[in-house]
Amino acid sequence: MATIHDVASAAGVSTTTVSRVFGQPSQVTESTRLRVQAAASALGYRPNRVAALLRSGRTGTVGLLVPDLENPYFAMVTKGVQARARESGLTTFVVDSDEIAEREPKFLQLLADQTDGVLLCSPRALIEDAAAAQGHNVVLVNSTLEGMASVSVDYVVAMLKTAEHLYALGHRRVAYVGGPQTSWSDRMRRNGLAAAVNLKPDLEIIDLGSFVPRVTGGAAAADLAVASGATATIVFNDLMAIGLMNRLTERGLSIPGHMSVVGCDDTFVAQFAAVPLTTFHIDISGMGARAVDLLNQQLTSSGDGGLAPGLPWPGELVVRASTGVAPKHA
Amino acid sequence: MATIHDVASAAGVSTTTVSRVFGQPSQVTESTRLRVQAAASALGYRPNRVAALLRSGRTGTVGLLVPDLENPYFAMVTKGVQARARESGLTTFVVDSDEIAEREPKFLQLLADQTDGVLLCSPRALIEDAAAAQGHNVVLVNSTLEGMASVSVDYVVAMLKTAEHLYALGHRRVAYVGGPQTSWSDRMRRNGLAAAVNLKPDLEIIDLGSFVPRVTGGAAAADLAVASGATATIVFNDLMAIGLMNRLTERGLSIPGHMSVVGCDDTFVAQFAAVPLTTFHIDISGMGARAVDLLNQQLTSSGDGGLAPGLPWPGELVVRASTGVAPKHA
DNA sequence: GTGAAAGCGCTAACAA
DNA sequence: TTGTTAGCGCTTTCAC
Repeated sequence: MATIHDVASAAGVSTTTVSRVFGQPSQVTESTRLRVQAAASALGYRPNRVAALLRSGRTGTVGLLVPDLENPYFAMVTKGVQARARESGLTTFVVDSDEIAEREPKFLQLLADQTDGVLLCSPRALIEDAAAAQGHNVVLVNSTLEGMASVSVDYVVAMLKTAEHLYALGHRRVAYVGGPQTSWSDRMRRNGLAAAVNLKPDLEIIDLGSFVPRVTGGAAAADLAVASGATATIVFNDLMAIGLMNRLTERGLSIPGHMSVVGCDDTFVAQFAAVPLTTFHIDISGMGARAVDLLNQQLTSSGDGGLAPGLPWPGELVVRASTGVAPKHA
Repeated sequence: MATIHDVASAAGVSTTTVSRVFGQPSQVTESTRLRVQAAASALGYRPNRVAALLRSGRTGTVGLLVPDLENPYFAMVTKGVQARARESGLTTFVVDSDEIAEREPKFLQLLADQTDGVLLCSPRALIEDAAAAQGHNVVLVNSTLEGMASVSVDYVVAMLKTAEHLYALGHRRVAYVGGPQTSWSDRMRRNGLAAAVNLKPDLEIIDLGSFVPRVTGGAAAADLAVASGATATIVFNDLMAIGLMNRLTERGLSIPGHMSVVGCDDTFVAQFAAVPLTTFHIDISGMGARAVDLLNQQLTSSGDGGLAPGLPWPGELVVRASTGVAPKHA
């Protein structure tokens, strides 16, 4: 591999000039620039990123910590982060905690040590504990913490909209299948449901508890939902909603005839479920991209805080076949 | 951040010794090691990876190019790669081509320039063209090319097993819904089906053509499958199989009553489809891990070729509810 | 607008 | 076993 020296001597200039041609082209005369560029491409020169980084003290990477890449939600976040980071010349280092909260602090530490900043997505561990983030650039995705940059959806509003929709269909007894107990977004959803009950006193929310945020978790909750006497069930995410619907179908119950079901996030699975799922749509990869922007801002503004809190990331309820009018006999 | 010099002077040793304590601890006396470690932790010292890499001429990263992270298959490959790479002290840089073949050479080039080696997973572009890989460490996943290391499933056997299963159920007219035209694994599947016909001359395979390897692609193929008069359909992957099944259900056809359906890969969606899907199971993340091992081997053996070709990555047919006895009237 | 000089933090020879 | 000596390839002052 040709180095900056080879190019410099081939073009008859100093290494500094070559460096500038690639870094601040505006500071170099057009004629010299062209000469250097010609020499560079003739030699197949490509700047050595590592050397540049050593000098500038940065790593050129951002870390992304997600609970589970197999979950389409996090896959989309990753796509969004990855694409935007690449545009900014940053490399994304993804780490997947396999939904094991205990791993998070360790992984966060690891990432923080090796990157310029990390995006912490839907942490399952209590982030307050994460002293790992000490003095590091961290942006939260789907979570918030005083004094830390974040992008997140307003799940309170999401649940209000959802509850409103079900109420309009005549549902009065609605079950909620929760996600990870320590999840910020689950807490917000619960707050939203509580707010909905405040607004409509004859609405009743039956909390079925916390379940694993995968298909199996939803399946596990299905029978509880039926037993609760609810005519509609709101589920933490689409994957779980699908598990729940499958189990209901297995028991010979129809959707939405016997039970209306609502998911959350509108991952691709929602659209293509056996019964297309009503769910709260989010531009997930856009949110990932936004998180990178926030991090970049933080990196650029040399840590003097002062981040605009930012509006909640938008979303909207998408009504599909899985929700319908409440059965009379309920 | 403390540097190696700070630690060295604090511990009263040379920087080399400090370096060795972290790199080759065995070459340092226990007493000095302890002293250095104490000084290091007291100062909160952590080795600067970038500097180490500059010196050793490596980047400490591996690139992974996949067609679509949203596809659970590639998400699993990524998980496997990522986990094993981390174990080897390597950072994984994932790039997603969004199933756009034209992007692959560019991305491959980009990755090759910034990493120690790249894992090229299920390339959609013709890899022969990929001069980008010139002189670079590349390991193919789900594809093969003369003289290049690779891990791949024997899809010929996979299709033979699948065809055998359907044949035993009485199916004689079987449709095949293909994936990307330029995909190696699609070519292998077709070869396997041809081989199956050779073995059972009264078996007929109807090639329905190539479809987008997503849920929508399968849905698009469903009506063709029905029109073909086939009693069973083999689909390129699970996602597409689900799309196909959904469309069949929508048309009031039962699975497997009217049509048996087989997917491929056994991603998590197969198990949880409305009708659990018969599919060819692969330890996908294990395959990703194996690819990293091969790459590591290549990096270590300083490029003197001589890679053991390796056995095909194993897999097995998992029979679930989506396949059944062929209808009599066929 | 351009160049000379001085390292960024670390590790790989080579010596002792 | 430990230390000394040279850089890895680049960018960044600071001159000119």
